[in-house]
Amino acid sequence: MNDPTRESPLTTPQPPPRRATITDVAREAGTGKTSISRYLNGETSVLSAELRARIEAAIARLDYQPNQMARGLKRGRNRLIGMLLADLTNPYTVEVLQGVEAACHALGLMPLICHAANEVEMERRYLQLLTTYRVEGVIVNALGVREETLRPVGGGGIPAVLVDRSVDGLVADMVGLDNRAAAELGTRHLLEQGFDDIWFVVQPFEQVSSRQLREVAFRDAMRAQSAARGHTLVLDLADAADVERGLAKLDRAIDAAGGDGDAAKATGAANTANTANTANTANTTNAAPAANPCHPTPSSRIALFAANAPVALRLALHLKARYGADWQARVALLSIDDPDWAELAGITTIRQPTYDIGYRAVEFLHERIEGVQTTARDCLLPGELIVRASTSR
Amino acid sequence: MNDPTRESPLTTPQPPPRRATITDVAREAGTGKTSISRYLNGETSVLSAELRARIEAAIARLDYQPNQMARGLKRGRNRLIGMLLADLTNPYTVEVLQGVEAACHALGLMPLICHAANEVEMERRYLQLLTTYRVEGVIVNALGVREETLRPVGGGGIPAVLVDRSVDGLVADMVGLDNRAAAELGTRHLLEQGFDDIWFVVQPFEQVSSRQLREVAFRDAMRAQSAARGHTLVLDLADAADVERGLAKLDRAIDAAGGDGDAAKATGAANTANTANTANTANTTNAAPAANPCHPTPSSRIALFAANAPVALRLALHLKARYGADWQARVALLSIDDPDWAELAGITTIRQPTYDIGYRAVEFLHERIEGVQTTARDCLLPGELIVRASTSR
DNA sequence: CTGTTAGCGCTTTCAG
DNA sequence: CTGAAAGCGCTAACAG
Repeated sequence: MNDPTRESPLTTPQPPPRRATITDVAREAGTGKTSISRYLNGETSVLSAELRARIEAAIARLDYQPNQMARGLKRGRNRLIGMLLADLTNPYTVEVLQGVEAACHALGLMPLICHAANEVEMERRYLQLLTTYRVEGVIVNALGVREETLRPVGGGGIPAVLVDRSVDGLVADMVGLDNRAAAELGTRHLLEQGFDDIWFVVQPFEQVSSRQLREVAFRDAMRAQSAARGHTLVLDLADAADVERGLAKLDRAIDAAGGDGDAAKATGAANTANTANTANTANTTNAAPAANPCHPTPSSRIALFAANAPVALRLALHLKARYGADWQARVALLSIDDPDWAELAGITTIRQPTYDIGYRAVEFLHERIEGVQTTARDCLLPGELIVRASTSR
Repeated sequence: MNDPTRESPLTTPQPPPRRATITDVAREAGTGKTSISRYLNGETSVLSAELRARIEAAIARLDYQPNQMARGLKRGRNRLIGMLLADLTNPYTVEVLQGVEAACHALGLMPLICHAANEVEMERRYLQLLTTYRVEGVIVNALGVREETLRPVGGGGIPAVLVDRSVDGLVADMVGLDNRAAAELGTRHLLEQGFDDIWFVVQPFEQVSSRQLREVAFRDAMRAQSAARGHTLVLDLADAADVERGLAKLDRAIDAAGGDGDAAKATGAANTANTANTANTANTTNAAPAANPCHPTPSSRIALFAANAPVALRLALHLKARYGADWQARVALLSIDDPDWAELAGITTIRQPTYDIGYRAVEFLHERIEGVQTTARDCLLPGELIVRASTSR
């Protein structure tokens, strides 16, 4: 059932054909390898028109294509760069990739894309593998690298530029969102819209600098507006039980904030949903409003600020399950990252200049590969607030 | 503004350090290169324990890592395979990629991922580039390849396996969704739910076999149920004007199908939305119900069947814009592909076994690389219907 | 302008 | 068991 393999008509077997080599071409053109090499490398001015023509013909006749590996071996550079991705599942990553590809294309580089799938161990292995292929540099959307194989600016190892996140103790070029400004932008927007009870929801900080920066900036921005209350909720999306617990906490806050009187119905829904999952359900049950001194005025307006798209999606799914299709009437949601479904769901977002981030990263790396010796650079690009229904009425 | 580049403290310049070579290791271990090579290749039984120990030590001391390029050059195989992707923006692609990566990992292959971004020209270039790097095989999620560089089973060129779509006149292994079964599954579901006016919406067929297969299967399935009417709408997502036109057509059908009496309001909304765009607006204006003989009974129940996720998203966005948040009360929507937002939007889907598709593709390719000579295989995996609110009530 | 000669880092006969 | 030598396909001096 997992392998409905069918057969279709056969063709005659045939050994893998040997590709023509530079020697073949030389023979075919009645000349030496050197001339071929020169032709290949565009030292065109140094070749008689006649010879050039013969070479051209020979190449065409043999359908010759120079072997990059061999060239790389000799030259010491193979035009390969590594692109280490933490999570391809995050639309952010794919978008950055587009920029990376465009830049590589423009600079004659070939990106070797590696997907660590959020596993530090994979990341380590891939980094290892990349050096084994002698990539000339790496762009790292790091998970938890503390690698010696990477080259701090001016140090040994292989040139690296960081994307989105910096790595503790690794002095390297880095390009990403201006997290502080972005978080401020979002917070201010929420405040301006009159929300006075804001929850910043973020994945475990771990080594991920951007998460930390966003959270700190959020807290700072909240402090400015003393009338409003700010909270931080850490949600480990990889841990169902933890998510459960966190969402329950959120539910309590939302219920406490009050709103239209159908709290009873909502609570009922939550119970059905939760019982199916973990033992933590107990926590969730007492979702009655105002039971907690932390959430005083039943009239406060509550908003959720997701640190990135994966978090936002998780939140939206939960809210919809708990409060129904009309959940946005109950809670506001704003997210950093602007996934394609944000428009459909009508969620306010802060869009990152993803393409530019990727493009810039490659440019930096290219410079380093070419030997640029400047001090480490940080390129912080601004995010753009896209207001949608979820935070405005 | 596009380059807020900042500087940070400097470290002492330093030339890119030479990596240790096999010769270095040999010297360090006081032996010949041959033994090192043997050690590297696990011909462990042929080495005295003593020598092996010395080699181990030397390798560790020098932090030696064999150069894959050089090995590849000598051996004639570099463990690289190409992965040619039509559109990374499509979640389907990313999911397939996960399977590919897992399989590569398991088989000791390294995937070179290339993104053609829906441009046939890019595809051609990348294919060229891949052969230049002497990849041992390619997995192709084709756009419009008619390449001679690819090896038809039993022919010359480089071994290839197709994913999702077959290529005209290229006899090769292929793995993908069982499109016929999937389209039938969807159509039958819609029919069972009582929809009797079904629109299959698909991107231009071009070379993409899966689109064709799905559409044909849809028509066949509709024919079985003579009471219902089936239509096919081709929507070129890359062409705004074409999309406009297609959606207008859809709007007319939907309005004709009738439903709750707020057609006036809906039409108004459509006009506002459209005028901003193209000259084609004229078509859209006369959205009055029953103006068209094709859509007779105002009481018919209409459903949209999207051929894939990108189409579904486009449709959903439009419907929401035109009929408001409650659009699902007006039209049913079902889609092949199960993107993450489907759950949030409550859209019924047919989920493809993407991971398995990717995994299987690599397995096929690996077999070909290892010289398997069987006739071309088709591996058609079944889709799974996931019923959500959009088609049930 | 053009060809000869060494290797790049590694594997692989083929003799010790 | 171990090592010397000959290349893999290509580039880069270094002569002609």
